[in-house]
Amino acid sequence: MHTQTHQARTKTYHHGDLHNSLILKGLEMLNDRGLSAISLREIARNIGVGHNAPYRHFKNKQQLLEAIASMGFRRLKAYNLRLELEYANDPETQLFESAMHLINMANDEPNLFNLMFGGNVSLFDCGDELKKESQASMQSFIKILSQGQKQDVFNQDNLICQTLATMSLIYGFAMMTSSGMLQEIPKTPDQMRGFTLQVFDILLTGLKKT
Amino acid sequence: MHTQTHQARTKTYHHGDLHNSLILKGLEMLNDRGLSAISLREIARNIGVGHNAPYRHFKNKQQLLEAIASMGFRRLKAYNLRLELEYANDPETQLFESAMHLINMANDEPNLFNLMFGGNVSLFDCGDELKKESQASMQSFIKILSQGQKQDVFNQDNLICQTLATMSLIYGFAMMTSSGMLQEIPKTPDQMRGFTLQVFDILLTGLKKT
DNA sequence: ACCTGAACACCGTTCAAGT
DNA sequence: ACCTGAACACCGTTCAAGT
Repeated sequence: MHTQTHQARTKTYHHGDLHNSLILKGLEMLNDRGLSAISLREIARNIGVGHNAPYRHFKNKQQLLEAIASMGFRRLKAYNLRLELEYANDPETQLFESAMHLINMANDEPNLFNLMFGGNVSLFDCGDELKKESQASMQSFIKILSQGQKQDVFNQDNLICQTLATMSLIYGFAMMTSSGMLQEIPKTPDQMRGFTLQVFDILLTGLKKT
Repeated sequence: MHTQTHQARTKTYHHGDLHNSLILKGLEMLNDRGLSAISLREIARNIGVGHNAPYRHFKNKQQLLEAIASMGFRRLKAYNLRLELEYANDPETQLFESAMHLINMANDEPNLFNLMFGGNVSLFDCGDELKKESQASMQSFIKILSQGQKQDVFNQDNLICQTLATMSLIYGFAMMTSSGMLQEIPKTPDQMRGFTLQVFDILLTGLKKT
């Protein structure tokens, strides 16, 4: 009953940190080859464990996918937290940079983006972890818009409706730019940014006009 | 070499209209059980043909999914065409009713909606049919907004940006209401409609203000 | 606890063959 | 042309067993 600090994090019996390895390798393979091309067995093979070792850490494949999606949401939250510090008292910039980040993610890691927002994991019927993380991303938008209302940057209309309009536009735009629905889409990051700014302006006008 | 009008549409050798049966049964099973739960073999079994009869009509499973998605886009187009006739010279109503229809679809047939917009078929790398249909839905929005600009219902800003903002908000909102991302979402159709109207107002303000 | 190998009931896809 | 059955190389998941 030593309080043996499990410092031998390298490898115990066989792996040591299989839980996280599965998530990371799963994400890597998801990004490389797409959702329909990855299998639990191949992830295990790539890590070098037996094909059912994963079942010690996840009840089934769906739960591993949920854990990958959760990580995606946690990353978004971490970035938004940085924005909150960097652009305190500037809700407009927070909103725009948060949008840019999501759009970049949708284009850099489209398969992760689609896993999170494309209905492949049901946010409705999923584990508590994923539920919490996906709700948190909505809270961060409510927070920004609420601050904007207090500072009179935005008008005083219904906060929830403003939040929904904002998130809808951002998520929808991210989806469209990454899905191939747009034939002629700006390619360079600078073009994309300028383009997003124009689209965003339409929303901001709606959020501001009294 | 009679011009035998294939009126014996019931069953020829074995089925007669396997192509469409596959699409319809595939959609039915997609709606009932979700993308990850359907298989080509089971669709064939449900129709009553051998497990590889589908390969006479589709190169692989992905192509059947594309055909189902195409049908979804064709339906949207047909509905938008009706709106164009019913609400001619009222681009605002056309836009809103088109949005309502997509939102209803996302909630009534979430699996079809996700197939079309959730990255499970790549609109970027797909057959010409699906490419054409998905592009057409963008054209219909451009048309409505262009008409609105001519009638001075909307302002004269960049048409493409207005289109993107509009589609982004509509698709994003549809996605959010159907994905379970919103905890407390209006349940009855009337509540949903009122809610959408408020969100839509923010966009319309942005499209109108000069 | 954590991992393994064998086993089960499925897949998608291909191929040679039947009408 | 359109369909079938057998075959191949995979899956996800479960279970009894090993350290």
